[in-house]
Amino acid sequence: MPDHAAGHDDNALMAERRAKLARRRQAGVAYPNDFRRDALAADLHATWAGRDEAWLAQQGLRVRVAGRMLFKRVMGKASFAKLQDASGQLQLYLQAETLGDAYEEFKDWDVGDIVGAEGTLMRTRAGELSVRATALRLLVKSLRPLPDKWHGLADTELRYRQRYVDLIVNAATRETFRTRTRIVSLLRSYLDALNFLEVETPMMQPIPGGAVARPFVTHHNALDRDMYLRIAPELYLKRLLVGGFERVYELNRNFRNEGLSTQHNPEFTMLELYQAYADCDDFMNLVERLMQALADALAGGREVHYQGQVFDFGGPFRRVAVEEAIRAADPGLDPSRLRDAGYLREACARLGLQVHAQDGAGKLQIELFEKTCEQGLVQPTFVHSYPAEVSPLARRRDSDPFVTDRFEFFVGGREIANGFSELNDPEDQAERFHEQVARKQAGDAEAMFFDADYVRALEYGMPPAAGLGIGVDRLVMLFTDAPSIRDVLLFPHLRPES
RNA sequence: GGGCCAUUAGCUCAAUUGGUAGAGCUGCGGACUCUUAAUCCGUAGGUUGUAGGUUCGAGUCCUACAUGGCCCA
Repeated sequence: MPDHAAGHDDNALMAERRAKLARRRQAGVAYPNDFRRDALAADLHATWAGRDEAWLAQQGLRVRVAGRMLFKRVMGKASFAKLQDASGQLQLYLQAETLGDAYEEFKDWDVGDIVGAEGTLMRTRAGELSVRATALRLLVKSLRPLPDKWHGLADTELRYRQRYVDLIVNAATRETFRTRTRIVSLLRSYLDALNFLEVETPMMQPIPGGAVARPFVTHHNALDRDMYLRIAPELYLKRLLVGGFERVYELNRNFRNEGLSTQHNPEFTMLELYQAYADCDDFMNLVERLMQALADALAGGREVHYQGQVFDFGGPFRRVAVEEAIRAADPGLDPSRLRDAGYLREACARLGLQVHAQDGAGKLQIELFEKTCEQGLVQPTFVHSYPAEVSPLARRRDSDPFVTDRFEFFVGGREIANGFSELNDPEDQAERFHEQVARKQAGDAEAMFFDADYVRALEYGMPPAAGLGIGVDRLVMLFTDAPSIRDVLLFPHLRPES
């Protein structure tokens, strides 16, 4: 590769390193790939933790290690360096006497270079396990200097834009993403153990559905038609219930065309699961057990510490209906008029909420709920009995068709999960789609499309079922104590660099 | 979309009412055979985010823009 990338941000430090690289090129292979290691730092620390200086000196255990040199201290004819591999760090002890020419070369290497070393294990007088090197090779010349060794990389923008640097220098960042992977793995094994089948459904959809959100649009050239990046897999997963898979889940990316914030990234990871012959209550119970299992595995108990707060997952989690929550937040409200759109519209106006003319009592209830209740839902809480108006895919309650058997799960004032008894009445579903289309025609860009094939699938008969979505990024934020979604996304979306 | 804050050397940060842009780390040269932010001597490093404006003079004051952070919608 030409070095045009250097350009404007090249500087004296980099020029120095480029000159060193040029000398390496002249001397032979600049980027060798024939060094093989036989040990990892963490394994060595664990294996020989109990052995002292004298014992190790007597054994003369030979090891070959490799990693990025993050520390270099030359003291005349002896030096120390510290290598970081995927498992951790290990110190090298280097002596001019044993290394000869290689020692002189080493003095020319830079922090950030990737180095391979062979030698015997030893312990320093301070007790640090080290490798007394007998051979040393520079494997990769690093051209860009790493951030300050003491202060590290603190600039949040650079941490997000150059995550590779953040990962090199910040152990906490590496730990966050290992935890993320572990959470995803725990979710899968939890559901696999319950005989759920993991499936993959289209990311590109001719009709985006399954959620109320603006989609990204793209174009398929061969078909000459627009396609949408999915906002949810829901309608496809329920087609699979029709097909006879009675327990399915999908854990993958959704895309929603909305703003960036500490809580929102345009692409985010969602777990969705569906189970035949189960209902809303079954899934509240499932969420409760799942959250407890995660807390046990990740926090070592039922208390989860997050941003100075403590969440108690001991259970049973509080369960409260939307209307109860609204009344509790504002005792002045007339309980008999909570389904009166005009009355609710006035209540919204008093709070300075901007609502749409076509919003009915259900939608207005949710506006109130989000404004007055959501933030206060700090401890694990299920909010249930959501209005049918804002739940176009959920089953109406038999005893009260104004609401659906739907819940959302909140922790720390944030929605983590959303589940409900599924609407499997094709005629009711068709009506709900028609209402959505009317909203879309009235200018609501987030309203749903009419999905005729989905209705056709329901006409074959979908077993009674419950469904659930869990926001994986928010779950990871919770268990890694991360204040921003960007802290749990390896490469969060930012505005382009200017 | 609105408000507030930030942007100075590769990294982390200073710079009094508007008066010659500095330090530590990194780098470079040198000393040093068990260091732990090693130490010691010397030295280099800048279009102060961008574009305008006010002023004898702008890192500092004003305007716009860019990017990020926080809060609000």
